[in-house]
Amino acid sequence: MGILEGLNPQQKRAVTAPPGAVLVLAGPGSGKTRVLTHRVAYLIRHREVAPWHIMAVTFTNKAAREMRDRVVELLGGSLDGLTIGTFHATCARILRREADRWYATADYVIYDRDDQEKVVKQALQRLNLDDAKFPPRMMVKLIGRAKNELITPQLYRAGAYVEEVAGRVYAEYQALMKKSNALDFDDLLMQLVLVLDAEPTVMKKYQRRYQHILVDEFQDTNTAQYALLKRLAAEHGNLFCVGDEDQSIYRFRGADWRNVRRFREDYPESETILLEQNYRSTQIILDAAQGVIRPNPHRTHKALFTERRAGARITVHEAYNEDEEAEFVVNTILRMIGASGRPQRAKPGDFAIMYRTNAQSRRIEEAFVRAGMSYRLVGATRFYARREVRDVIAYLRAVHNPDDLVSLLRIINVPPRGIGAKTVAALRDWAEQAGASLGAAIAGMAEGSTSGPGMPPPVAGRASRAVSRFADLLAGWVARSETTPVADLMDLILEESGYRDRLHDGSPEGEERWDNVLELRNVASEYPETTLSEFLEQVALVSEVDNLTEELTAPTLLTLHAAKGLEFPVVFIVGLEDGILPHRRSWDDPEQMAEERRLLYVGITRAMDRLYLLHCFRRSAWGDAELGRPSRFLDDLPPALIAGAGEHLDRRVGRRAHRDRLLPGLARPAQAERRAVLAPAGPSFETGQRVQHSVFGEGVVIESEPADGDEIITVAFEELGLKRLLASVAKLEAIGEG
DNA sequence: AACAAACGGCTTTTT
DNA sequence: GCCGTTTGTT
Repeated sequence: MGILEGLNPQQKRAVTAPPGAVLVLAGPGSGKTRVLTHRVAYLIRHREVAPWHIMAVTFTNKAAREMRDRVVELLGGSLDGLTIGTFHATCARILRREADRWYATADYVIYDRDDQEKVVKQALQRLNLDDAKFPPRMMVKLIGRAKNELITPQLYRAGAYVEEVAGRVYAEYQALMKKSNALDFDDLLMQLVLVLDAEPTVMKKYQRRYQHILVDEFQDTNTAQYALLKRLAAEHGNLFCVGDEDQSIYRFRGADWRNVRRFREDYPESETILLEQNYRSTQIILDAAQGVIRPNPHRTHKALFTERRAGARITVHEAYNEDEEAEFVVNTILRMIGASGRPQRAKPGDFAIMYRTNAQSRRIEEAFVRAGMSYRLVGATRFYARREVRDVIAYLRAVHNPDDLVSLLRIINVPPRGIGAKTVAALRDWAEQAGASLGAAIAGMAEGSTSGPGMPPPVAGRASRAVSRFADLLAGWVARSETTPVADLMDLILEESGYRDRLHDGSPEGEERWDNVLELRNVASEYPETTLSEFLEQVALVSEVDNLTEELTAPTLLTLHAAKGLEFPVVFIVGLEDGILPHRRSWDDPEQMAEERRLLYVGITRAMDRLYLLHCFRRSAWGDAELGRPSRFLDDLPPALIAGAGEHLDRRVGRRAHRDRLLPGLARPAQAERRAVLAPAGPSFETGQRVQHSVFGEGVVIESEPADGDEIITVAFEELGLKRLLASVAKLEAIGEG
């Protein structure tokens, strides 16, 4: 009976609900995922369902991994055949298995948005359309939107002129994808639905296999995903969906929280269960969150409650600008970590700083660096988006799938090997005429090859020799790719292609890039058994957020989107200004504004004990400073929940007061003052003084300059070289004369 | 063909 | 204020 232990009555009811359609609408921190995992365990243990017959889908790999671990923990032992994974990974695997039913082969590659744009550019070129007039980004967006709605190029109907063009580009794009043996993210879903519809035997096969389907974060499903679920569940109707309409924040990728309503219409017999008890936050934080979300229309009201005490009130703070905002965050963290004597004092890993856009992370990072404090950044300049990483992956893809045009074009002359634009164009024409892919045509030019188009290559002399050399290289890698572990194959490619020497040019940037390449190699060497195909799939479908390590030893910086599903004792949300949150791109669309509100709701409900909401008086955008207007969402916080009431009791007044301040001649009023409060005169350091820093180790003070009532010192550390630190913040200890 | 310098567009959010 | 692309130079 261990499976039902420790569950509250609502949770128990959800876990043990009879098979059939079940909708669990759950508030934040209510143990949603717990209910899902216990349900899986319950089906296996008490309903005697074979693990083989269960499919549980989520949106992130992290959630999937957690779920699997917890099911294993509940039941003990391995659960062979249990399918737990993300929508995309699950679809990718089925498509690979059924590849012969459908246009691609099992070797297909997955294109991300960057690759998609390149394909669109190709398509525009072939259609003689100007890519300045029809921005590839927009085309990608329109194509993606169509795919999320299961609209094929044949079904695509235009309303506006751009869409008419988009329709043609879409058709050409799809033809190119097919030629390249490539699928984009949206294809993974749409193509699978198309296969199921076109092949009744395949449909039957998976309907029989997956007798019970469970979905987490159901509010984030798009039309294609919902269609897939409906098809798989069509025979038995065992569809168990868990979600929270108020946490739907992925509209931009087609998510439609109205699927929750559709579900109720499609399964009128379904049972709806609410989970309203929150196990995470204080009542004050919950009340604040509800204040923010309440104005949204069409919600299923949930009365969130907790058995925790009211807790500390929320701090709303106006900083002068981004730097002061960041400093407020860092200083507050340092204060809370340093506050000795308290029963439980905060640990660095207890803190999270959340923002609307990745661009906002930089100023916060800088403040942490100034303070000599380490931090953990999620996302931002994404590892897999770095040029060198993409280059190496392109090499691997080109080896794996010779038809992958985007990858081939990326590496054909990187590092420079004498195959210029003209040569490439000639080769492409040649391949086109012979009805072969560029990769196949080039392969025909390798030494001793008998394949290739039955025509002489269109290039001669130096260019011809260069292409042949490249073809030989490729052929050599392809020959070894079947039997060589991925990491070794990478070594071979890096060496023989000259890519390693190119990065290793002695410059610090080169070193950094090389480190990134090595990191990618590490990923590969961690799983020596992984095939090239599996490795490439993993690289395409696993995001960095998924790689978040569990043990937290430093404050976490992340976007509000990335924060979903996580919790932290202390949360700072920065940049709460109109134009940022809500983002200015959302102003003209009520649906989008509702989503911005949900985004803030998600952020607030990540906090367990303490919540800080920050906004700036001035914010610089692309260089010049603008005046920030406090976010309209702040108006919806019940004033009684806000600490230091005077300043922010009535936000309307606050906003009017703010407008009154928009007068000329306004010099930085609060800055010096605030520094004085936040940074009381610290110890002062002299040149030559030896110091000890908690993170950087030992060093010698090189320079000291006063700054706004504080002191900026430059220290030469033995290990790390020169660092500039703010004396009041840096936690330096003098250790005798040097 | 390879590099340096100027230019322009851009910021939501992610599988 | 950054990044990638285009343009000009050798």
